[in-house]
Amino acid sequence: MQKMNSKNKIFIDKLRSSGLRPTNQRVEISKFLFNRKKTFHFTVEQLKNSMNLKRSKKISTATFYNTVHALKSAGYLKEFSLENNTSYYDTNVTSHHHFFDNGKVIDIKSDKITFQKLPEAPKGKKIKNVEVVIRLENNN
Amino acid sequence: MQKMNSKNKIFIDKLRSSGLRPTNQRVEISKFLFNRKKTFHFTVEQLKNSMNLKRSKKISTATFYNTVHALKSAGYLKEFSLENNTSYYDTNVTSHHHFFDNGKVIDIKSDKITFQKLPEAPKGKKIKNVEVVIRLENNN
DNA sequence: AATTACTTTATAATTATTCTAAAGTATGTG
DNA sequence: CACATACTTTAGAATAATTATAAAGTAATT
Repeated sequence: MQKMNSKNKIFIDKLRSSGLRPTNQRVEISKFLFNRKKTFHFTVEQLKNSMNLKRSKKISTATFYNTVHALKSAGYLKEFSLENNTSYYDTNVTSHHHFFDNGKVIDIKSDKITFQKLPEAPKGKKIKNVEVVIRLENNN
Repeated sequence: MQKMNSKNKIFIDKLRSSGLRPTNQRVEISKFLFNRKKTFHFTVEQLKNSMNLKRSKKISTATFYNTVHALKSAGYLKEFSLENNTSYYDTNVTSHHHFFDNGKVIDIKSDKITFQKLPEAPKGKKIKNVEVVIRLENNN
């Protein structure tokens, strides 16, 4: 019994267009992810912990995974990986790049990197996107 | 009791300089990884399967993980991740880039990509390396 | 209101990886 | 070259992230 006020419409729409019924749990997840000024990065575990901390009735792990996957497949989240066997998600789905600094991730706006030369895609393929990772280390 | 012929010296040296005694198992892993014309990509599971297939006495999982980690820490292997929570290793440790095509990885020589513009590292940090991933999709 | 379809949940299963502890092998010292 | 010490290997247990399962709940359709 979702109270379908216009305030939530945008979050509900993301769910619907991801093929998900806008249940209470899902709407809360969608709001938590997208109802903010700045984009951010998270793991499912982090998302679950920060949302469930404030809740008396916890949302289950499976619901977090299902919802995040559907949102990702629909293009509302972008997945990336570091070298620790964990999936990270980014609410910034526009093409952009990253600094990786010992497990910390910092966005780089797309226009901060431009190419002089790029290879062509192999035959029968085309380029979906180009992502740059700049690994940092301490300056000493 | 390693038979220390000059044929294996290069593989043994990689182990030694990774802080590992050149035991039989390790020398075989080192040879399997580095005794080839072309560099290649692998997961520990793939490495284990392909090496153990031909062996009567199997090398244990832990030995594969230990050896790969030491070689990686010493800089003889490069680690990278796809979106499937598995670590991949690359015997090509020179700076280079990748095509990712549905889980398949293809090397791109470093000189095939050049930059017109790159951001500066945040204060107190410096750039360790820059890696580009070009994601491919089918052309239709 | 009844039927059908989709969700949530707790829990089990799976996968990749790391840990542990016992048994094996090598190295160093005298 | 014997013995003590140190490092290795191994099988199996433990852990972490994720996915699968199946029962109970909720929503949508007739």
